[in-house]
Amino acid sequence: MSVDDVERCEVHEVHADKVQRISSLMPDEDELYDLAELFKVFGDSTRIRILYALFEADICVCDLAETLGLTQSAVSHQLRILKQAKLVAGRREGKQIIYYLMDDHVRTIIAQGREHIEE
Amino acid sequence: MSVDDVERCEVHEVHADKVQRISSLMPDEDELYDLAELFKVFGDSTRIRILYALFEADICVCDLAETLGLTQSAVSHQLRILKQAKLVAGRREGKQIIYYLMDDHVRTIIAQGREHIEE
DNA sequence: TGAACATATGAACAAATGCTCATATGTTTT
DNA sequence: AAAACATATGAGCATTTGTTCATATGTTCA
Repeated sequence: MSVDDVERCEVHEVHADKVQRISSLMPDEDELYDLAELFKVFGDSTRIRILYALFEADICVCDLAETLGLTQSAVSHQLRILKQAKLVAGRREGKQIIYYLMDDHVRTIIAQGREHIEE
Repeated sequence: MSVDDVERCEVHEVHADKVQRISSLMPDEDELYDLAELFKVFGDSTRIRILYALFEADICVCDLAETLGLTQSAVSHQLRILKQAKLVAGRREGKQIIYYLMDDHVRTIIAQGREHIEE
């Protein structure tokens, strides 16, 4: 990389080589969008609390509502979002639907987030 | 746990033992909030793209704008959010400010998210 | 079958979010 | 010092998001 490149940064002829290399390494637009959608799901403290609860036990909607001090409706709406993201799933047991974590990426992701914060 | 507990789920006397155990294991309200705030930062495809770019190289604002096809202003606003979350930082080099990743939790978190999606 | 219970969902509304435009701050060069 | 360049930031606006309220769906029990 020449000295000129380092010093100059204009709107139309930027560090063209760098820009192009990075562009070529970018994942598909779709994948980036899906990733952002996934993290959006983690980006709400109600949903984080639901996930934490599910770390400890499988649990029905109304126990979740009681535990978190929320409306049944609010919990149900959030569970829907968590389900769509394939982070949780529910199995019916009689009248109730028991929710549970679908996989352990959830734990890893939250653990990493927690590590990042404690710095 | 008695059979009664399993079958009954009323709003005021739920599976009290379970509810209380889980409540007692919940992290502080503050920590949950901070975690959600952190993931909110990952929950936008523009910011994800910025992070991906920074995986490849330290880079100035206007190259980022060029790479991602965005306004300088838009990029700057997003960098501000990434900085506040301590995911990126910038060092001045002459007129430019070169941004870089602050730590590798970012890579791990995104890698885990990517794994979750590819299922 | 009808009543009671458990969960899901649509509409509505307030709050949060991301972008644009205009402009401010800070650095280098002449 | 003035002009040019690079980045930051505030205000405004359209869109998204989370909750509540009302109601629908689905299951069990008498």
